[in-house]
Amino acid sequence: MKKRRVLIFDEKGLKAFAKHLKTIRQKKGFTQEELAYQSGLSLSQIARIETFRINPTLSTIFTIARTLKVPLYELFHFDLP
Amino acid sequence: MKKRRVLIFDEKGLKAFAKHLKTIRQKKGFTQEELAYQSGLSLSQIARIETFRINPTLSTIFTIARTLKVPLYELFHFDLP
DNA sequence: TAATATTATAGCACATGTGCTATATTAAAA
DNA sequence: TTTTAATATAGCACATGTGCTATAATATTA
Repeated sequence: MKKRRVLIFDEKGLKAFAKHLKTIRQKKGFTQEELAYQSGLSLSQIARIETFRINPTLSTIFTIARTLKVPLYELFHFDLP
Repeated sequence: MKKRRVLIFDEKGLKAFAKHLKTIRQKKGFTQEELAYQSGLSLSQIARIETFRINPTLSTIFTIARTLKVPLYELFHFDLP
């Protein structure tokens, strides 16, 4: 009987992050499409992040932060459940 | 001729994050092993992150932050190159 | 309303993150 | 030094992130 490997998918943390990101993106006046285009990321990826259906990598988030011109400490300034 | 898909690997950003994380871990008095054990992550994963050989996911970082009891905005309080 | 813009879903292929295990390298202590 | 603790590296299997393309659903505006 083999032990099943389980990867982390932090639903609550990702959801909190998603909401915060969406708020900031809108405050900065970006549509998902504009953010995608200017960052070089795909639109589907932006949407997947904001609907917390995936667990994005740091590089992806760094790229978004640069495009939105928001410092990381602000992008991560929300309460982790 | 098919266009080659290239994923992002933000070497400089990941390196800056890695250094900052290592500093905080040590300041909190954790060895990699302790951090791995208490967080439930694998030791190899902790090492790979600190040597910026991988591009970790948000869930992994959230788990580390909780274990170290460090707020996200502090874990991400460094300058993104 | 209808037309348009924006956001959300879906499926495929490929790249890679992660756990696991083992070993090697480096640092610290005796 | 030698021993021991701490980090780093390696390879495999499996899960999943990402780009791409297309379509659906929802919100906004005319």
